[in-house]
Amino acid sequence: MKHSKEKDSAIYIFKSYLERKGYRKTPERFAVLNKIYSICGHFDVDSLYEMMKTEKYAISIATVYNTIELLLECNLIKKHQFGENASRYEKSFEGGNHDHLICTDCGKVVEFWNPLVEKIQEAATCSTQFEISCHVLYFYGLCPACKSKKTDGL
Amino acid sequence: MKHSKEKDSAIYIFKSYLERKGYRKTPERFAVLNKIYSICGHFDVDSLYEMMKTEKYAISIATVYNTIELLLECNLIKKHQFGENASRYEKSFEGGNHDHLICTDCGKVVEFWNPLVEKIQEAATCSTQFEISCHVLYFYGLCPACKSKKTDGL
DNA sequence: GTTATTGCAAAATCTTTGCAGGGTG
DNA sequence: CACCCTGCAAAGATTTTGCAATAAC
Repeated sequence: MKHSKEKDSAIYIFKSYLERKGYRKTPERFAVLNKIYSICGHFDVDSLYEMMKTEKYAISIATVYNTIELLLECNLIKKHQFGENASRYEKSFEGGNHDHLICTDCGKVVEFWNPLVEKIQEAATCSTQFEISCHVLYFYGLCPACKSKKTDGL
Repeated sequence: MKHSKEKDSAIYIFKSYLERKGYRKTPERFAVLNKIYSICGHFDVDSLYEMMKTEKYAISIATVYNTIELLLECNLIKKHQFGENASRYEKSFEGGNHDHLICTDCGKVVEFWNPLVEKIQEAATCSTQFEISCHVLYFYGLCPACKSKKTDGL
């Protein structure tokens, strides 16, 4: 069993959240969190469900959805909708607070990071009085490969 | 009949796009574009469909989806997925190139604008070599009303 | 005249819900 | 031991698809 500081702290946060809200600490909920924090990159509900079923853990899809909802509430995961049917998720602290470029042609997703997003967040907080907890920023366009494919075609 | 420079230019862009791709210029396609460019703010496919049916224009939902796809391809509209079931759309040039704050409690959506987004886009273009055509930036958090509701509750 | 596009309805996909049984606090 | 949570299956919602009829080029 590999130890992960990130995962330990996620479990701690989740536990505190459940206690604070008076929710129950069921094994299913921790199994989902545990699985999610062992996944690198994005995943969707169905693949998470299938992985858990395959490995050993019999859990229902309804409980997976339920737990994902809780994890979103305490900001342990982030929800993405890149334009496909199914929502995709990732742990919140995956590789810093990165954002995404999405190729409108082949669907490829590339990550990047830029500190200016936080400046924008400060400005938005100031002007709207929202209490902002997180953000998503997507740039849509053509990846280098699809870009040259188009140019060649002309 | 009200004239709109914005709408005229959208029609021109759409026409050129259809021609360039060898797609057909059907009345349904222009009816959808026309309707969309008369809507202020966000809309979803179903409400667009209902509006067109109510007003006069008999069109099928399949054709609405088809046309929305084309309008996305030529960047005349933007697709949003704020976390509800249905995707929402808006014309691309609606009130400048604004972004959105979304209340995680009541679902309220507020718009704002910040020029730094373009700086980030330049940097992302530079580092990834994507050819970026548009972006969406969402901040999630509590709106002022929900924020004070929470504080009062404690 | 060809063939892309439309409309309809059925299908597919993802997510939510209702309810009975079981486990947590 | 109260009642929250789970699992199951069915229902809901949104979007896609197949096919015959229609209309654009």
